[in-house]
Amino acid sequence: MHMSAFSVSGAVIDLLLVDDHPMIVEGIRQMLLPEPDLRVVAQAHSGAQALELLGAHPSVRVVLLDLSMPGMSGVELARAIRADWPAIRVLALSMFHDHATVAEVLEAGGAGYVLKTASRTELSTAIRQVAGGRSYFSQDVADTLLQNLQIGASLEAERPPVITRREREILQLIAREHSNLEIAEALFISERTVETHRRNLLTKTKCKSVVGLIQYAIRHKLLD
Amino acid sequence: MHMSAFSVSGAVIDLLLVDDHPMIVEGIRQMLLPEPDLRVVAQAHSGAQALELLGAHPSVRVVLLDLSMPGMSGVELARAIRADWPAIRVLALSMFHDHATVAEVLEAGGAGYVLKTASRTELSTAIRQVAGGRSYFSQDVADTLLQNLQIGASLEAERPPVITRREREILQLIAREHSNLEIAEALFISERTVETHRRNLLTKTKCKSVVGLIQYAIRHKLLD
DNA sequence: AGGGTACTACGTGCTGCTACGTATTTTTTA
DNA sequence: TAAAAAATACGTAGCAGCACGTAGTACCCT
Repeated sequence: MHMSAFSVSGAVIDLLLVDDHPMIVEGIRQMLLPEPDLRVVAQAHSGAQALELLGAHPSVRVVLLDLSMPGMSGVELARAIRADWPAIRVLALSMFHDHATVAEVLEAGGAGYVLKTASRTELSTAIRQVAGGRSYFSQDVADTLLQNLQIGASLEAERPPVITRREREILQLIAREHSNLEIAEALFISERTVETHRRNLLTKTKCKSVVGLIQYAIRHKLLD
Repeated sequence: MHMSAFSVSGAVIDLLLVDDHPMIVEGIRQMLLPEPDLRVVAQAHSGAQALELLGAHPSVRVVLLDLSMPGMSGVELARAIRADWPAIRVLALSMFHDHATVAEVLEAGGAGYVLKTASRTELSTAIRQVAGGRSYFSQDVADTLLQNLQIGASLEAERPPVITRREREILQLIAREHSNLEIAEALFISERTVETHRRNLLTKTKCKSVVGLIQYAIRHKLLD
């Protein structure tokens, strides 16, 4: 009975590591070694293996899993774990913190999201947090989440300028290093007209010169 | 004199680890610990720090570097190392093996390319290979290379022009829509000098104007 | 019929990029 | 230490891009 209380109180947190990169697995083991309350009881290099091991190790309270794995992805594995062992906490481990990925993990029931840039301290803190029923996000991840909330709001305020067909046509010829005169001859219009279109493009995109215009075109995929 | 022969023969290979992920650094250290001839003498978590450490550790023969780092990318660092310490061998470490990335590393003078899925055996083999003047590629990477052999052939035929540090610096300021005068004031040099650099950039890249130059810079990832 | 938008076009003037030639100093490499 | 490469700098000149203002024509939608 006091054994049960012992394990629930979290004096020792049993972990399962899931990562297909031996050097990362080894690195995490090494980082957690000095922490007496964190114990890696098993490690898997694939999603399928992880599910097997969970059956064999019922003491596991937290699964630390890499998002980028061949075969079953980390997100899929997170879903499977929540379905089969709802009590187990999933802490995602990733190189990236783009909004889409973070959102996916949260949907799949992940309890936390730590970047691979995390220090020993941050990693062990994160594990204890999720094991204790709370959640944890690396600073950059949290920033991403907050930032995307703001962008979502400001996206409505600032709509992208409307580039007309003709303007786009001229923009593409500019990108091919043609001069205004060349463009005019190619399109059978006056050089002055080309200049006007060019000016309108600069105004609409708020660029100072072609330099910015070209980058705008590339960023907004206006070229072929 | 026998000391020199000793170090050249490679009885012990000194390594510099570069990775911004503590857990990976720790994992690699741990994996290499049982290998008596491989010694990690320093580790950096950024490109800038790596360059500093190379000055302080002249015994380093092989740099093991992660490709995905914030700030200076792994490829940039490889270029910088080749420029400053041509004798040092660079072994790239990456999650991915897409053709573009592998090709970039080779262009930048990388001696080998190992995936992060590598085992202890593979990693130490790779290090010994590159230290011995040979090269090493993980199987998947080699497959990628063979698959795109025709592209590899054309890469050698048409070598990319060498953009110097200063030129790159100026190119970045141009991309930010600064005028020659502004750039000159920012870098504390004459406007004429900026013009010269600009002209050299146009000549080297065979571009007609900034329009092409900006696209060249983006395609070759010369901007931040 | 009227209002909005896109495309067309002109004039004037200024600034900045680009061409071409040349040359010194510093740093790196052989 | 000599040779090569990089970074620095000047002069002359021309054209292209850009600012700013203005305006006619065609088409679509209400």
